[in-house]
Amino acid sequence: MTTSAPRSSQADLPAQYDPQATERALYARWAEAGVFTARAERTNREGGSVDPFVIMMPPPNVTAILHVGHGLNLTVQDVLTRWRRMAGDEALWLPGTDHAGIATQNVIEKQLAGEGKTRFDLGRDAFVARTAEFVRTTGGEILEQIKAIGGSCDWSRTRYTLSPELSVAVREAFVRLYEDGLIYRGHRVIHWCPRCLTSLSDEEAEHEEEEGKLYHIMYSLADDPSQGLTVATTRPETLLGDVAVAVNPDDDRYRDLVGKYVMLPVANVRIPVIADAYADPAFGTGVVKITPAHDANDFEVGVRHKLPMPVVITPEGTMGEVSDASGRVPAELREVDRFEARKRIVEQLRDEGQLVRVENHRHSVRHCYRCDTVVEPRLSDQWFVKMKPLAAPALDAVRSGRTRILPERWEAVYVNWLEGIRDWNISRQLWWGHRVPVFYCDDCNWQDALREDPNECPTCGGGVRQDDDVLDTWFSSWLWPMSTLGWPDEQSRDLKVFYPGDVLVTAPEILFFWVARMIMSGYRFMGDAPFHTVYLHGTARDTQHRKMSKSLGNGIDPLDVVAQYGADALRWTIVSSLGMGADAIFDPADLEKTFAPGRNFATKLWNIARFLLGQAGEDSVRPLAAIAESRLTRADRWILERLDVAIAECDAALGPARPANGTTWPVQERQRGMRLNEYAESARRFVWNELADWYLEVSKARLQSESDDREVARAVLVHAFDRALRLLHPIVPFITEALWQRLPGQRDSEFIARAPWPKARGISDAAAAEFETVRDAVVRLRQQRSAFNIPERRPVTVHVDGASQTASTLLREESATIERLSWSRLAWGDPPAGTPNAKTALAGGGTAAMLLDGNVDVAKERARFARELEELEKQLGALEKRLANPGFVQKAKPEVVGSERQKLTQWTSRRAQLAALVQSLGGA
RNA sequence: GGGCGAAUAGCUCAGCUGGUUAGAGCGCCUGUCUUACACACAGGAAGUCGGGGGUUCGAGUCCCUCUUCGCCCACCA
Repeated sequence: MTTSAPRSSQADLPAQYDPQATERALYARWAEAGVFTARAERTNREGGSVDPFVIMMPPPNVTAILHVGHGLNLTVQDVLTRWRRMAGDEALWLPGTDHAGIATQNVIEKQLAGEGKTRFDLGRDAFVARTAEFVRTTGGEILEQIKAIGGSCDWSRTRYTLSPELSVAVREAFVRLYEDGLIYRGHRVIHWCPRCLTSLSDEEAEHEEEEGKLYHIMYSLADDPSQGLTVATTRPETLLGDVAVAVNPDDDRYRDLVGKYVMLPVANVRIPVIADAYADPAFGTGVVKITPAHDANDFEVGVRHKLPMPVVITPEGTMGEVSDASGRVPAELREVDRFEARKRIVEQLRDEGQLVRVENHRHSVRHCYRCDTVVEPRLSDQWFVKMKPLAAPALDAVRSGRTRILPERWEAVYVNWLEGIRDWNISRQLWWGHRVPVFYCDDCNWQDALREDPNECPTCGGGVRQDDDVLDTWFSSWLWPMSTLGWPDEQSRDLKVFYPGDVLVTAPEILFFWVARMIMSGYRFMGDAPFHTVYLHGTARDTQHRKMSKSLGNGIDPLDVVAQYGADALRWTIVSSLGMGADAIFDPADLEKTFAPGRNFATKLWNIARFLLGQAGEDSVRPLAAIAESRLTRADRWILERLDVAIAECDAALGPARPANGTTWPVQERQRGMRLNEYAESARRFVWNELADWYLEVSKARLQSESDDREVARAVLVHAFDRALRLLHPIVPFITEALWQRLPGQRDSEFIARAPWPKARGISDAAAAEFETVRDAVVRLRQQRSAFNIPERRPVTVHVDGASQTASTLLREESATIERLSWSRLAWGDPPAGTPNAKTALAGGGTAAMLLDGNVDVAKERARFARELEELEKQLGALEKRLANPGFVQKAKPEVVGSERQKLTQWTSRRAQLAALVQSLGGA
C-alpha cells in the first residue's frame, strides 16, 4: 500500500465547480468519439444482441429560439436516452427541426412588413428562397442550443421536415392516400384566417370564451311587412349572406310561415322560410338565419335544401360580393372590415326599426392558433384526408395496450377525439411548405396526384399546372417517425432497425395535432404504431401558473440558465419538477431560487470528488469484487446496501423500458415507470444524505490510517461514488462525466455516458442494519448537545450504563466512530461521584442509557424526556388498540401486522427506558 | 353544454394498488469558517392533508357533495 502523499490533491480541483469551463469541451469529446451515434449492426434486429431504443425528437419550429418548455421536453428525452444507452440498449435519439409552415411564413411576412413590402411584392420563388435562407440560420441555432443543454442526439441523423428526403416522403404519402381515395377535394365551409390568408384545420382554430352579444333582428314577411320573424344571431354582418330562415318543423309557432318569404334587411332580397330540424325551438326565438357560406352548420342546411351559397366576406375579412352574392352587399359596406360592418349594420337595423333587442351572450369564438385572429368560417375548396379509416387502428393501438399514454387520463381524451374524428383539411393557401402534388390540365380537365412533376398533360399533351396550395405543416410531421428513417424506401437499413421506436415525449397540447396522427400514419404506411409509450409532460408555467410565453414576457431562456448555473443545474431543476402529469412551475423573476438547488447539488458532487481525490488519492483501487466480504466493516456493508436500495429505487422509478413481451403492455405494467422526479430524489438521497453525510464522514479516520483497512475503505468509497455518478449521469451528464473521468480505479468504458448502468449486489446482512444503530446513537448525542447548548468542539464524556449486552458490545466496537461523529467521548459505567450530571439515552436498537456530563439543566432534560414519554404513550395506546382489534389482525396484510408487532416491542422497551430515565432524573 | 384534473408545511411539490409517528427542496429559527463543500455542516420550529358527509377494523389515499382554481372537447344560431 502507499503512504506517500497523493500525486494529486483537491488543490487540482477548485472549491467550486465551473460548468462554463467544462461543458462545451466535454460535449465536443462525446461528439468526436461518436458516443451518441447509434450503430444499427449492434441491434438484435440486425444480428446483434441488444435492443434498440428509439426516441424521435419532436422537431422544434425553426422560428422559435428555445424556451424552458423546450428545455423540459428535451431534458426528459435525454434522460431516457442516456439511461437506456447505459443500460445496454443501442439508443437512438433522432434530432431535427420543423419548417413550421404558417409560423415561419408569418415571421418572414412580418420582416417584409417592416420593409414596407408584402410577399406578393417578392413573388413566390423569391419569398420561398428568402424564408429558406432564414431557416438555415435559425435552424442551426436551435441545434446548438440543444447541444448546450447536453442533448445526446445522434447528429449524424439530423432531419428537417422540408428537406428533399422528407419531401419525398410527404409526396409519397399524399399520392398513396390520393390513390386509395382517402384524399379528396372538398367544397365546404372551413376555418379561414383573414390575417394569415389561409384555411386552417379544426385543431388549428382554437376556442376562446368571449363576452358577445346576441342580436334579435326582425325579418319582415315579403308579402305582409306588418308581420315578421325574429331571428337571433351573434354575427349580424353575415346576414348579407342569408339565403333562408329556418324553423323547426315541429314548432307550432311558425308552422304556418314555412314556405313563405321574408325580406332580408339591408340586402333587400327575398328569402324563404324553411323547416329544418337544425333549428332548436328552445334557443333564442327558435328561428335561425341560414348563411351557408359562412357557417358550417348553415352549410349543411344549405346542402339539404339545395340553397344558393353566396360568399359575402373576402379572404381579407372585409365585406364584398365574392361569389353568388350579386346585389347583396351595399356599396357603402364593400371593403369594410367585418367587425366595422357589424357595427354599421346594427346601426342601420336600429334606424330602420328592425333591431328588436340586444342581449349579452357568452359564447366561444374560434381564433387562429398562430396569430390569434378571429377565424372566419368560409365556403371554399380544400384538400381533405378521410380520417375514419385511419383512426380505427390508432384507436385499437391504445385500447389493446400496444401503445400506452402517460399519464393515463389522456388515454380517454385520445379515444374520445378519435371516436368523433372529422376529416382533416390539409391544404393551406401559403407559400412556405410542401406544395400539393396535384397537377391540372386546363385544356382537357385532367387532374392527378403524382410522385414526379409531369412535363405535359398525359392525356392531351397540353400544358400542366401544379396546385398552388401547400400542405398543412402537420402533414409532414405526422410522418416523422418513419420519414426520418428513410421511408418510403422500404429497404432503408435505419427503417428496418429503428422502426418502430419506443417513447414519444411531448406536451399534451399536440396530442391531436401530432401524436394521434403519427400513430395513424404509422399503421397506414408501416403497419405498426411508431412507439409503445407516449409520455405527456406538463407545461412550463410561472409562479402565477401562467403558461410561459413570449407575449407575456414571463419566459426563461435556457441558455441564460446554462450561462449562470450550468446545464446540469437546469436539468436538475427540471427533472426534480417532473411529477407525473404535473405542470412545472419556475420563477422567471428569481432564477437563483429556481436553479440554485441544481447548482448546489453539482457543487456537492464536485466536493465529494475533491475529498475522494484528496483523501483517498488517485492511486488505483482494488475492485470491490477483489475484497473479501469479511474485510468489510459495518459502515462498508451499510453503504453498499444503501446503494443497492438506491439502484432498486431508481430502476423502479424509471420503470420498464419496454413491455416485457416486446409488443403489448400488460395491465400491471402499463402505468409503471417514467417517474423521473422520484428517480432523481432517490439518487440524490443516496449520494448526499447517505454517502456524503455518513459514509464519507465515517471513512475519514480509516483513510488517514495506514492499515490495510485504508485500502478497503478506498475501494468501497470509490465504488459507491462511481455507481452514484452512473445513477446520476442521465440527469446531470456533464459533471458526472467530468468527475468520473478522474476517478481512480477500473474503467469499464471510456466515457461514463457509455458505462454500464449499475446493478445491485444483492448482498444484505445484519451488520448493515447494525450501522443504523450507530447512526441513531450519533444523532441522539448531537441532539443532546444542541438541546443543552454544548458547543460542538467542546469535548464531553458520555457515560454509558444499562445497555443490553448486544448493544453494549456494538457501541464499544463502534465507539471511535460515534465519538468522532458526535464530538464526544464514550465511557462505560457510572460517572465519578459528585459530578453534576444529566442522564440521557440512546435511541433505537441501542438500548443503552447514557450520562452526559457538563453543566446541564437537569430539570430541562427531564422535561424533554417526559414530553417524549407522553407522546410515545399516546402513539403506543393507538398501536395497542389497533393490534387488539380482531379486524386489523385478520384483514390486514400479514407483513403489515408483523411490522406493527415489531414496532410494539420497540416502543414498549423505549417506554420503559424513558420512564426509568424520568424517574432517575428526579421526576415524579 | 360535455369530460378531466388539482387543492397536503410560508413557497414549489412528492406521497403509485387504503396500513410505520404524512415527506423533500427552498424559506424560517439556533449554533458552527469541524483539514471536501458556508452553493456547506449540525440541530430545530412549522401541516385540523380545501369544507361537509359516507364506506372501512383503519382514509391524505376509496365514494358522495360543496367551494375555489386549471385544462381539454363542443355544429350555445
